[in-house]
Amino acid sequence: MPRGTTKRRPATIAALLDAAWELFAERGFAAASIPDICTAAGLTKGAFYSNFADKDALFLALFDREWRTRAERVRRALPTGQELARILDAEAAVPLAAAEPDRRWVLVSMEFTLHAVRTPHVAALLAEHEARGRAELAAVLTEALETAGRAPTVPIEELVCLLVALAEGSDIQALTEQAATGEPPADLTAKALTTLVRNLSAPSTEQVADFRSR
Amino acid sequence: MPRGTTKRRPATIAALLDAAWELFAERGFAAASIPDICTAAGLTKGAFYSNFADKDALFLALFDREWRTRAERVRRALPTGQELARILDAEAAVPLAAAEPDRRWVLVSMEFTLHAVRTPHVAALLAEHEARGRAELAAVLTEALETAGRAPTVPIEELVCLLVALAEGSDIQALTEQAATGEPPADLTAKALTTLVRNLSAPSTEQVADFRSR
DNA sequence: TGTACATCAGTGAACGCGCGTTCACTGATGTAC
DNA sequence: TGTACATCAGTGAACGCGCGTTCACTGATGTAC
Repeated sequence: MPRGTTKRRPATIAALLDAAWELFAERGFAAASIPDICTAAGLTKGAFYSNFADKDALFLALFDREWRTRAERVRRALPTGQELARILDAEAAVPLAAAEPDRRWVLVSMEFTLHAVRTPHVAALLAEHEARGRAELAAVLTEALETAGRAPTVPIEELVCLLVALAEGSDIQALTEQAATGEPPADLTAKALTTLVRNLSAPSTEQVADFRSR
Repeated sequence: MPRGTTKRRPATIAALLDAAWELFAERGFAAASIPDICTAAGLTKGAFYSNFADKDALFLALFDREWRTRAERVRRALPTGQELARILDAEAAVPLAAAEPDRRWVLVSMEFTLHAVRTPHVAALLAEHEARGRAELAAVLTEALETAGRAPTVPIEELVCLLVALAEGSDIQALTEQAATGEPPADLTAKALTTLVRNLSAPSTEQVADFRSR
């Protein structure tokens, strides 16, 4: 530890991230100015530059923090393999995904994704995060399928990619419709995810070639 | 027609839309400045303000033009009901979606969607466009299923929503991975779409209750 | 525990720059006869 | 078809504003004894 202090730093950084989280979601990354963020955080611009090189650095830090928070939350909310197996066995449409899409997260992560697609080294960072998340989901899913006496008919990684794609696509569809009509639409996502999993796996013994043919 | 002229207008507007199309995709909406766009179009800022109230109006006009162009293209590329029926009957993974995702379109339309979610009256406009597109897809799909002697086990509108969500989610996943690794990933989308359709429909006579149960 | 001192984190005034927007103008486009 | 005229579309200089960034400073935080 260096000579001086350290106590204020974490609080300052947290305040800036909180403010940015709100403003990025509400106005978008480019439209939220540094002065705006500092004012919202109750700090001056100097405080910002004392902690971040520029708005990009803030964005990366925010994404990292939110990803960690959410990964933890999702991890806790994720059905265990056993529960999932029951979902797959029964015809019940118990959610595979979290309930309603988190508006802020969808907006900010979508914007981050756009940023990543335009900035290769950020894309690498994002891909790394996502790979970790998918690996976790793959583990749960594999366990669930085994418990249910089934096996995927596509590589488990592919199945997970498809589930995530469907979930994300549905989330933003829901948000758009909500913005247009005022009220959220019926949620098809959970049912669709379950169906997709059930139909891209088969009883373990007789590995039916529905999908893999050709 | 008013007294004066009109001949230059369409060309000027087209030049501005072309330039904006390129810059919005490359840098994002907020990061592409009006001077940038005018310079790229080989025009002055006055020309811009003589044709559009502000950047938002440009964005709307661009979205409208691109949507029309693409809707037409998709319409032509869409398999007929007969072809689609063959795809569903066979195990072949012939694409239901267009080949590779159009990078520019994915970026711009995604950004437009974000803008829409934040701006209700724009969301209404977007929802209208999308509803028209989905209706068209629903018609083709219904015809295809009939030809194949099948019927959807969920309302056709829901099925179409899911297909679109999956396609969009996959597109941006592909773009992210491409940006991160340099090379495009194997395309699972087409196969997944086909599988989804096949599994959310059943032979017409015996309407199996896979999905609708409960 | 208390005091003197050193270092660090955040302040706030200052700056230059490029943005969005306006407007008097001019040359291109079209009309009348 | 040709000429005179009217209108319109795009020019380019000008403006004020707020952005991102810097930096001399000060008060808060921690250390030594």
